[in-house]
Amino acid sequence: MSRGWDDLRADLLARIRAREWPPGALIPAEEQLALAYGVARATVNRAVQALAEAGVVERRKRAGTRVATLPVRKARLDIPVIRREVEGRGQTYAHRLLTQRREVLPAGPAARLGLAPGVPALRLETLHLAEGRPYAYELRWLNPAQLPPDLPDFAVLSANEWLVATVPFVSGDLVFGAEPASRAEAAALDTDPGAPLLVIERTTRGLSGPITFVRLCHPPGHRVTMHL
Amino acid sequence: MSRGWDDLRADLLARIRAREWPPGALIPAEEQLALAYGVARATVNRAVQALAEAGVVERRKRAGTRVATLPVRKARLDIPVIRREVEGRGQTYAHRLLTQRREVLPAGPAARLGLAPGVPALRLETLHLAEGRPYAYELRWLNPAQLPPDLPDFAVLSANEWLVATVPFVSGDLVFGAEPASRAEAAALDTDPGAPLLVIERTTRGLSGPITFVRLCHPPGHRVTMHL
DNA sequence: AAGTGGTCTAGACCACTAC
DNA sequence: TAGTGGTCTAGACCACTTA
Repeated sequence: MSRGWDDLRADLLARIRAREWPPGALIPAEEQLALAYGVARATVNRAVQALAEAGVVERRKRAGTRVATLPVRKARLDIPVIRREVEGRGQTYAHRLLTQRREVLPAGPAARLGLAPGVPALRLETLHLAEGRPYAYELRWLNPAQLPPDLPDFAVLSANEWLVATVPFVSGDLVFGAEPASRAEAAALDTDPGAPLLVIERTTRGLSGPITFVRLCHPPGHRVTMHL
Repeated sequence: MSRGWDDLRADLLARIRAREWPPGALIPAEEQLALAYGVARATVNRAVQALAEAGVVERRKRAGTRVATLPVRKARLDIPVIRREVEGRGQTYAHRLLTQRREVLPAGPAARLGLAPGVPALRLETLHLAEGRPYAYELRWLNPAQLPPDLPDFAVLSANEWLVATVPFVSGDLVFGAEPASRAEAAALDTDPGAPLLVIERTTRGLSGPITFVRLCHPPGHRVTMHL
């Protein structure tokens, strides 16, 4: 019948979809399922845990496992380094370091990083190109306190790539938004001021403090795809 | 304190971050780690599998487990029903069914659904409100072939909510983009034509065919947050 | 050909919590 | 307090893939 926990997961999912156990109902305990399917309980556990992680089912000790009433769909987004992102589309990648300078941290990025406005920071402006055309305009703030003393030449190795290979990160968050292109952004992305840009802001934190805040602006028409 | 495989995972992660095994390097085989930590191999397997799922490590049979050279960060987005999304912000939710009619499927949605343009479809326009103010403007196409014969009153129960509770879905995808508000969208969202909207398009498929295609437009300033 | 990860088993102990 | 899920163990077999 089944040759592994994933088959069992699929079978249980099918029975849930078929309303054999309607939303909110209890499904049999692991031991009973193990008996019914003729497998070990650990195998059932893996299958049901996978369903729980997918949001199909909710588990609580002693209370058992219930079919989720309003299933929360979970989408996963893979965030490769931008070079990989572009190359993955079969396009040639290039980047251009527009500006690099030390500057005091403005209020906005400071808030996102959890730092005080006015502390020294490294500010980088980078343009990412796909097939020679603007792919993303990046404004990045780096927290020098969390970086190694000797920095590379960001004109050669993009900050993006250097960071993931050098600085341990622990947590972070990602914010999607739509904003009108500023004059500078429009110029960099070869579009018109006010044009709708997909803006992705990312904050990254390490064990001992915030590392970097990035704001990526993508030109009109850019899309980010996730799978459910 | 010690909760088993997750502590082992954290410890291995720390050693990877500390460059004990630099990017691209092989980490010890499961059996050796099991010996070194004094646990069963299955426990090591769970820990390392978790690291692999997080993109920290790449596993291949016979080749062993290597520290990822360019770690692909994975972010997860929880997509609740819109009512929950709004209520989760502590705001009151309401929705207004603007239009509902049967119409032939235009080319765009048809392509996204994998259906032929011109087949009959159900078209719904809905406005979602938070605290009485526009939260999202929804344009939805439903594939009647995949729906139960008797439909509810979408003015009462939003299509969103009815679908997740009624029609089994299997897979789908999610696309983020930024687009200028059309005149209709601007009017619905109480903003100006051309204003940058965060657009989220979702396609949902069942076992035997595509179910629905939704286009959600959020007013300027709207943000979607994910955690890494 | 051999070593690796992927998975299963049968049994066990524990933490949690609804009853 | 009893039943549930969470986890661990020691051993085993297998598929895969690289050397």
